[in-house]
Amino acid sequence: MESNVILNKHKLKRTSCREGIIDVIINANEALSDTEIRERLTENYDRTTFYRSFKTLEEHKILHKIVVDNQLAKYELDNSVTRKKEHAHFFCNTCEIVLCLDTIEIPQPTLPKGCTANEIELIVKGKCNHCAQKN
Amino acid sequence: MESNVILNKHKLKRTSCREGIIDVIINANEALSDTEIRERLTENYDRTTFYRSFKTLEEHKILHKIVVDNQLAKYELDNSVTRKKEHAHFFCNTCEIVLCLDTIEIPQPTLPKGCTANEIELIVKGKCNHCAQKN
DNA sequence: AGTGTAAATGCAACATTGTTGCAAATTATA
DNA sequence: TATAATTTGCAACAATGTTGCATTTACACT
Repeated sequence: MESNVILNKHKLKRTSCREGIIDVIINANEALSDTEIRERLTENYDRTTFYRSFKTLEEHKILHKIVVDNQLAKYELDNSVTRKKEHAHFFCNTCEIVLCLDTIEIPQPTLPKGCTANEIELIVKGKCNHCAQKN
Repeated sequence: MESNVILNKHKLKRTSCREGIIDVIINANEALSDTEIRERLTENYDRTTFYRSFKTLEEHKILHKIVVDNQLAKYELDNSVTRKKEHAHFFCNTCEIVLCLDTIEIPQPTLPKGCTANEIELIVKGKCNHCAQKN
């Protein structure tokens, strides 16, 4: 899975900022916030450029947003890109890492009459292994 | 359940801004964003005052934050205040209303070794009854 | 009820974060 | 390599939240 292949597949121009963002996410084994992604980029891009590239990748569903707290969204490659199925996430309140939880079955919701669902977010918040041991 | 009783119980001064915020939430039958709450206040308070009162209520766990999307948090009275149990939420992507879903069983998570959980957020996103009919 | 003290308020100034318009640079296609 | 379309970086702006400080308010104690 390479950034240029992904961009081509979505008919997006291969710019270094876009490739950089995708590469950072591929190389991380955790979901990252936009700030974290920006910090890990090797080149420095203007705020505007970064936001715009980021937005483009989100709009084309290359990035998938997981909201763990207000003001703190983390991103992973979209399920449509990785072919993974819907899964829950674990969020460490201390170090703010986000991990995928493939073990939890996401329940089929019973909704109020007339409501339709197209997405479910299941987020477990607590302390990760590492932070739990610190006390 | 009255705002002044709630404030007294938490040893907080009963200021009109705090009472106003609590009253707005009590009288609403949906979770509200901070902006929505502010709009429904009868008196007009300085931005600063509102933010500070709001923060105080959150810190004392009188308000409970439900994050449905980055930049859009809605609030309801905390479970410790209402004595309701943990429940899922439904978020309408169109009108952005947030409803409680008492019908869904929240699954017991199996976590990676050493991780501990203290909170679970289950958010179902889709279209509410009202917005689904509009098309 | 009147008074003292701690806390809350409102204002001004500031910080942060994201957005828009536009000229210059870069990408992809012929 | 030339061309067209898109992307970039800059400057200016908008929105939102924060801090310090003087004034006002809440409430506990006479």
